[in-house]
Amino acid sequence: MTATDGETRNKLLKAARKEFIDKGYMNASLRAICKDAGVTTGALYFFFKDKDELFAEVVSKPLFAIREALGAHLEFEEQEYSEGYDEESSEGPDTEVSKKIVEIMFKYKDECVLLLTKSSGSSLEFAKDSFIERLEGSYRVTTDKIAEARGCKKVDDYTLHYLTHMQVESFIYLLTHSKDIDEALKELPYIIKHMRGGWFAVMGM
Amino acid sequence: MTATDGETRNKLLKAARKEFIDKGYMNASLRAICKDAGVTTGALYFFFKDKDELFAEVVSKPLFAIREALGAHLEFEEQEYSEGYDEESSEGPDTEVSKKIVEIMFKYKDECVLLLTKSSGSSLEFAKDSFIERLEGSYRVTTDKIAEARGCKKVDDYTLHYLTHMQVESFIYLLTHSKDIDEALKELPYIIKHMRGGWFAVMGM
Amino acid sequence: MTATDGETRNKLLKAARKEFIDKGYMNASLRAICKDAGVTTGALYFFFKDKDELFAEVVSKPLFAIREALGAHLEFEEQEYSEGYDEESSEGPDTEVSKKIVEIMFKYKDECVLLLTKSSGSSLEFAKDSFIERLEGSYRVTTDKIAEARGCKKVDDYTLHYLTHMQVESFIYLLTHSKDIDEALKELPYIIKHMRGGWFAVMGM
Amino acid sequence: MTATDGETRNKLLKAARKEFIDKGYMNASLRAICKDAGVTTGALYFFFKDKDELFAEVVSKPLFAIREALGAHLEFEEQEYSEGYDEESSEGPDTEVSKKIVEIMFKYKDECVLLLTKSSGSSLEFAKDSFIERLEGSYRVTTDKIAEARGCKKVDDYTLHYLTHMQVESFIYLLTHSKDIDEALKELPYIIKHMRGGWFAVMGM
DNA sequence: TATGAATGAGTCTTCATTCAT
DNA sequence: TATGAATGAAGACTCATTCAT
Repeated sequence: MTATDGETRNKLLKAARKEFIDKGYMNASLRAICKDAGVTTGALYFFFKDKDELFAEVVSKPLFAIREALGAHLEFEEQEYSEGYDEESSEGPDTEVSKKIVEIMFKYKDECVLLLTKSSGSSLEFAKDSFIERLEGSYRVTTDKIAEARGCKKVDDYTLHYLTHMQVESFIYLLTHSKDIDEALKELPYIIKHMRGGWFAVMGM
Repeated sequence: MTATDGETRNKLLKAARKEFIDKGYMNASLRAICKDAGVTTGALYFFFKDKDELFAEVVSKPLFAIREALGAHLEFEEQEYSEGYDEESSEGPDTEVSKKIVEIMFKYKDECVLLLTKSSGSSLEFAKDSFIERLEGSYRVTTDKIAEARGCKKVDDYTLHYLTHMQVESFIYLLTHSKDIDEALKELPYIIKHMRGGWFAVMGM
Repeated sequence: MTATDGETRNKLLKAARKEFIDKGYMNASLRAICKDAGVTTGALYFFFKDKDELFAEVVSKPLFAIREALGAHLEFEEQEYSEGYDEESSEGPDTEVSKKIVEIMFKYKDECVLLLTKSSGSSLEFAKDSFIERLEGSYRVTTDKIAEARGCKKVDDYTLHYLTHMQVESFIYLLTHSKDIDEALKELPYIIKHMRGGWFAVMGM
Repeated sequence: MTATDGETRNKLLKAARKEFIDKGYMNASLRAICKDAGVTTGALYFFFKDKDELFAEVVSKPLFAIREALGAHLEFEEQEYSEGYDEESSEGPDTEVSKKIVEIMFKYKDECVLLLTKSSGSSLEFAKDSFIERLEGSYRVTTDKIAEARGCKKVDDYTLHYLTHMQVESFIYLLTHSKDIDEALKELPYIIKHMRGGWFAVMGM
């Protein structure tokens, strides 16, 4: 009757994953999760403080991975653009970082979709916005450097936020519309080309 | 005591509008709506089949207006691009159409935000996707023509869908991030420039 | 199936009365109340906002009656003692007022016991304290006048609060320990005598 | 890692004390207690049969102390009043006993308040009543002797119970309304004076 | 000694919906 | 037209308690 290792917890987590991915945070039912896991409600509350914590646990790995990948992305960008930038290259090192992000997102595909598009109501509902915010800070630095180097005027705040938002949105698109990672990686270069084209247009280059 | 014309119905709609906009479709409470309208639940069900129909009614005007504007947009684009396209112009006639769309969206700002970002759970939760689909059909034609005229290769389906999606997303951004229509119209040219830059980049021009 | 007049509401109220009196506010179960009333949970919430409101409704009549009686009591005392006081009389007009209070309390005996001793957790848990507070204000005036008239020193705040508290406690005793109103009225004179003796002793008369 | 002596048990008791005093018997949560003690639920049930036993353990020392003090009180009173009584003295030997009781109660102040006012639901919820009962038996003897000595008629059962109840209630008042033992001891003489005044009035002296 | 896991019934409350009148 | 009443299932969450290890 008693689980040796984290059997019940895992069953719970697995059932929760399914339910959350199916219904989103708000419409997920803890009852349904417990029933699916073949466990009573009390058991759930032994392992998790509440619905929110259960959700956080389900998306924790991808959340952490994305944050880390984002950190790498930012670090790279800030340093790279300071050294000058070749706008023709479509196989540059930032493509590498983008690839890595895509790989991570697809490793935890469903969880990422959940976190980025169906987390409303949970304490992580602003995860996407926080990603945008982090990116924005970095882009501020980057674009200023480029503007200085090229002698064009700096990007204003509204535009910068818009560009960042769209950047993130394009990654989410890749995530939600590609049937698998291979397709995503195949399309990635076009997305990058598209975004770059947009940036350059706006920056007047 | 009895309403001559649609007084009760209107009170209901007004209250529903507020509640839906505040809470989104799913989290809106019919009870709260009735209470706010000073009317009993039964009355609501006399006028509306269910929650979904009430919601549809609330967003019907903007929904219709957007569809219409979209129709105009499409008609124009299909015809315009067939005549050749001056990529330098940022004040061309498609800017006119975009302006019109922005104006409509801001005329029913709250309803549009509701429809485009908080309709999940209702039968209109895919309204945004249907907009995208319609646009996509038109863009298929347009881009093919341009490609032919310029002698570059046609945009594949995946990319086309992506571009359309982003186009719509950028309008939603304008809607949700501008404090009023004046700001939106001020920023619109930059958004257009950005989108065009992206398109051209992808199309290899 | 549908009740013509307030039948269901009354059944609910009656069941609630029983359950609250039996178990006290906190340990009363709304489920049990509904079951006893032969009604679903939803019905209860149609008539009452929540557990607290249901409770308030159950004790509302006695609560109101006591407040009123207290008002009369106070009015009388403030006026009476201003005219001089005959400490020998045990059948004076304040005995009359006390009688009336006892009568009211016994008219709603169970509800009063509920309100005064088993309301913890509800918004009326401090009803008793508010009674004491009201009495205390009045006694402040009264005792000051007496002290002045007799030339003895005024009762300090701590003592006044204590005396008032005990006064109320003695009425609660009467309520909870008399098998019926007749016994209560029979014992009342002794209680009055006792309280008066205490007051005079403390005031040094 | 393993406690040599009653370390865990003590941690449990300490945490229980806090929780019970904070929330009262019924609203105290064993979970919260275990968590606060840094111990699992099972541990609690190793040391204590159930919630009730844990509670009893928490209040056992003051309960015992009060019983003992009460025993002394009774012994003294029964003997004292048999020798005659000087009603003028406010510094008599029964004042000494009262002082001792107050001292004990304040030594375990929180526990006493808990036992006397927040034990409802536990098997000790009638501890207060049992104190009253014991006192009453003694007072029966005492008052009969006094009545005989003075030639006034005996106190009837109802009145005796009432007087005893009030006596206890006055001690509880002292306990719950004095900020510390010094204030309590300062006020004690007035309380005694008040109670005596009441007794004499009722006994017709 | 104590843990960690699990039970299962219980808490109050909210929901969209129905229907006789 | 509208009301008032009622449904019944579901919501998240807490409880004291048990027991194999």
